[in-house]
Amino acid sequence: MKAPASIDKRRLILDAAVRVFARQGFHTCRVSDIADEASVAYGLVYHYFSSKEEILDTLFLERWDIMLTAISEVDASERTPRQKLQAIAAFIIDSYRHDPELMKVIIVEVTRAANTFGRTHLDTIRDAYRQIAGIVARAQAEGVFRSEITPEFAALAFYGSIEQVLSGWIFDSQPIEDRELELAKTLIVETICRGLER
Amino acid sequence: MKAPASIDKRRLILDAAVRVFARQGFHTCRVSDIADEASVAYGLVYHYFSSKEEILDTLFLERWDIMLTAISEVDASERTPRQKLQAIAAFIIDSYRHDPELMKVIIVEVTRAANTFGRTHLDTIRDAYRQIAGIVARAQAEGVFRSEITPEFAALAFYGSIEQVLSGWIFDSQPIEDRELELAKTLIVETICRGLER
Amino acid sequence: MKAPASIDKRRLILDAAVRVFARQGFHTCRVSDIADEASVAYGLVYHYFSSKEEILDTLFLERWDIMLTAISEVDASERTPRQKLQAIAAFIIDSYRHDPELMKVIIVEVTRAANTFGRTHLDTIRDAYRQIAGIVARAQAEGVFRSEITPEFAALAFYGSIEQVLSGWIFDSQPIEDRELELAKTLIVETICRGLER
Amino acid sequence: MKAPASIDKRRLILDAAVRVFARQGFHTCRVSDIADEASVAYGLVYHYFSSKEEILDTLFLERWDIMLTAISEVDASERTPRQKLQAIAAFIIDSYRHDPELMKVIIVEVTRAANTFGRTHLDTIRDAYRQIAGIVARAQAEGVFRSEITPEFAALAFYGSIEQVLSGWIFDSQPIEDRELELAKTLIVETICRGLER
DNA sequence: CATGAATGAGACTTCATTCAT
DNA sequence: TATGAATGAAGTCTCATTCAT
Repeated sequence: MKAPASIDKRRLILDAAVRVFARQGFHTCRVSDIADEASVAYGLVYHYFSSKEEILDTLFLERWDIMLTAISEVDASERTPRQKLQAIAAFIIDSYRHDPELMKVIIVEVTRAANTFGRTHLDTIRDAYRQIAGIVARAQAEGVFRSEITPEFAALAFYGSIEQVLSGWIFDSQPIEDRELELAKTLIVETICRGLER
Repeated sequence: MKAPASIDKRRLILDAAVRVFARQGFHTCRVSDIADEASVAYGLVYHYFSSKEEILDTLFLERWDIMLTAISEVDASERTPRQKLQAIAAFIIDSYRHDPELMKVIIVEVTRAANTFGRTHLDTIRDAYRQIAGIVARAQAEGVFRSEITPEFAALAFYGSIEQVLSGWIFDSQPIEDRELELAKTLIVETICRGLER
Repeated sequence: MKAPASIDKRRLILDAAVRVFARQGFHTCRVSDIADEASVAYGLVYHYFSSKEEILDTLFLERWDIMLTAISEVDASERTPRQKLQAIAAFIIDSYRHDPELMKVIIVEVTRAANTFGRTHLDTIRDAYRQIAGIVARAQAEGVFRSEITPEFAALAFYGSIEQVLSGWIFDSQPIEDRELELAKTLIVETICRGLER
Repeated sequence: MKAPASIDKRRLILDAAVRVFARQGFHTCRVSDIADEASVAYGLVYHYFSSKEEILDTLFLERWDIMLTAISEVDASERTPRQKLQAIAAFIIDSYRHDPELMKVIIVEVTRAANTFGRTHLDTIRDAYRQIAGIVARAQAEGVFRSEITPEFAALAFYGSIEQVLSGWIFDSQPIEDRELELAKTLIVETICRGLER
């Protein structure tokens, strides 16, 4: 039941693309850079993907789906609103810990690229904000969160804080210590949830 | 005794570049698009700027300097920490109200572009975070803000929330109403400062 | 088991470049002229060469190496000094007979272009002068040539005479007859060697 | 009887052009480089000359006329053929001593540039060869030079030797000593005339 | 599946020349 | 005369994509 070799090549290319996009940026890199990084022939990239864009699309959608699923599961679980937001922050930060290059690509080239991919995947990206807003809205309905702040705004502030912190790490030249990553999970919730709670 | 605005071609080009970068993105637009938008000859762009990059650099530095100055002045003024942060948020949001295209360009092409201009201007960008962190640090020293959250983290969360909200507007196809802009100023402070205060 | 000549596009481009450089000059021709002359796509030129300059470099070095080798072999052979110089003059003139366009390019664009390629390949060019000077020096040591004239000067005069004659042909609009080429071989030696011999 | 200032500007531009052409080469330099070197405004160059080419044409023709006149005078004087050739060689070498940059420009950009200016001024250039050939022909008629070598060939060999020696100096990074220049005058005649004389 | 040579549109940039002042 | 801003044609080089093998 092993996957055929050909699927490995496809994966090889995707993984190489992550490294190349992270290092050089989507616009600045060439398709041949990806092929070189993957140690495959130039043309093979086009066997598996119809364009350079499709590679990035694939990377983004793969990862974003996982995150949306994770948020859904968190939302469906038995937790207080603060615990839910804490779990979501933890998931995103752990995603960064697990594959910082992939997160860099997704943030820099997609979620923060208003002109190009950001526009294409706008609705998919907003699905995440909507889910977070839903958590806030329900917390307000339950009287746990105060109602002065709109759920949509709260979601943006929450997600924006996390992404900004990740961006700081992404920009940093030296690797981030695990301790700092763990700390961030707490600080975000301390900062944002406290502002939301009654 | 300066030349009238109508023939200040350099300014004309800069303003045209804002519109073109906002509409098409820096990487996707051509220098000829800028020249066309400014109604000047192709070569004149290169008479005033050595490259397409230099145009963006100029736009960014012009604006960022204004913001850094504004933050400094706010910090030097007689206000409570919360009022200071409120004023900074208000300044940034008013900047967006005054010239949404310019803010779009700066956010999308510079402060959120980790690979290209973000890296170039990294230190200049961080000057803003540092100043905000300074405000927080002093508020903590005075005992107005609690010390659990590091000033650096607080600055990132604060600035990140604002930028995320602006990004939401940037992405939106319909223009944002003034009422929503005003509301945002309050909400940010309500959300973040409340989390920071004792 | 090499690819047949008909599909050796790299050679095709080099040969086309000779014709184009000879006809229009290096600075005046466009890369597209070379591609057209070779009947290949524009981009293929850049697939094989990194720049227009590299094409000329390649042409020059290919040919100059052959000449340096020829001079070495002549020098190593059993001949009188006059016969050696005669053989070298004959080699250069035969090179012109065999491929006048290539010789034109090398002389006009490289060996006589003090500002551009001449400077780049200065040392390689001088290798030829040095070898000729060596022949003269040894002839002087043997007492066959007189010592009033320095070997370096003799080499320049010898090579300069030949190149000037070739230049005359290059400038000429009508093709040069074989008889004249043969005559030149003799005349150069008659003129220069007689001046050198005791 | 002073020349008006305007003529000085024209001369200023010509002299600056010599330095710029010598340093950067005709094709590689910009008209603005000449204006900068002359410390005049960009457009003034076009007030005095209709194109960049015309500047070079002017420089060449000015100098070449002087040389043709000098050769004529030498030819008309009372000297032996060897003395005449000696005087011509001396004149050319003294020209180099007096203004090496101008000679560099004329040699590199005109007399040795078969594709561009060389072709334009071909006939003017050949006037010099023709005059020299005339001297040789008359020496042969007088029985002083032997007749095996055609006068045209002799002229090319003579002039080519000189120009090659000058080229060597032009290429050299360090300045040439006067002693070497004087020596060259003798060596050329020793080498070439001895080959021509009975 | 796999290769990499081949294609060609398109971008940036340069710079000779013009022209209004 | 003198200035230098303004013009725009033209060239080099890049690189996504195609295709024959």
